[in-house]
Amino acid sequence: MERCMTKFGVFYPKRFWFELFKLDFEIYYQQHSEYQLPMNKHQFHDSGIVDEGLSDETGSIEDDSKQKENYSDENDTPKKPNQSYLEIIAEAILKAPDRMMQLYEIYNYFQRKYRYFAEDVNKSWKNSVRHNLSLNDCFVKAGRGTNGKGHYWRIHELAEREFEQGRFRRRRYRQQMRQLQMHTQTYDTQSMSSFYPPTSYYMCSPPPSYHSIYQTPNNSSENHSISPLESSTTMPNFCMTPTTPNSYPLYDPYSSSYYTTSYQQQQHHHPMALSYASPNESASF
DNA sequence: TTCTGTGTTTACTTGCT
DNA sequence: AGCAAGTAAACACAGAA
Repeated sequence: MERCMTKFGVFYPKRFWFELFKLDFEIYYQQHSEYQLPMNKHQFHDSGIVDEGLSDETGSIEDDSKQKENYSDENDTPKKPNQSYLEIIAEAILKAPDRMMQLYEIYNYFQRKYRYFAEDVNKSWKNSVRHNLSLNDCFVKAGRGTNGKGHYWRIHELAEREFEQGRFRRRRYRQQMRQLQMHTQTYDTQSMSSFYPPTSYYMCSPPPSYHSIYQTPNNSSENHSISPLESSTTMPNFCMTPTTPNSYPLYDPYSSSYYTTSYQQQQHHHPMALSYASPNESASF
């Protein structure tokens, strides 16, 4: 008999999960009708997870034989996934049609993919997700969400390339720079060069479909003419991006100019102020 | 005003090299 | 020892109720 068991001993038919998640995705794609293609492309398993890329790994909702291997004890408590938070977040965002996701969508992805997260009652993992988004410079904000809560998150272009190649690394340039700034009064750009990526990396602009989908009502007048190609090849490393729906100042952690600007702005303040200056705040002139 | 979700940061622990 | 990753917690902010 096909069924799923939670750690509370409650049985749910697999069909329940299938319908639940299918509905979730259907609502999403109905709201974004241009993504009917991906909807058809990503076939749902009876397990209730999207076919493409959603591996039936630890704790995911899957067939009974596999489940037995993925439970750590006789209470059928899901094992913690082997994938790191960073990997799962990156995977989720890369699978999104526009390669952008809001926090709640990322949560949903975690819960869809791993039973461990779906059944974790204390929700501490959500804190970890937020922590990872904030801490890792590979995740950048891409404008306010349409529901008024939070931002869209996307992956930095440079990191995106690495992720696509299966290289997931944590980047904490911000913190490292801040620590260095706290401990050194003299600022020597040359000595910081090891923190900087090649200057040829730019912020990528949102995909062409971005405006039609995510444009917010109060910024409809902001119609920008920079094409994706143009922006991706000519935009400076650090800019008030004209390509996001509400001109959200894109923060480029990979850009040397970010740190230069940030430091120049902040060096007039008390050094302790650095520890609470977020990149975006620093970027807002 | 309060509540809730979100975002940022720090401190600490654990495991690996 | 140093680093990466995970966890916990505090705090601030924005929007909704």
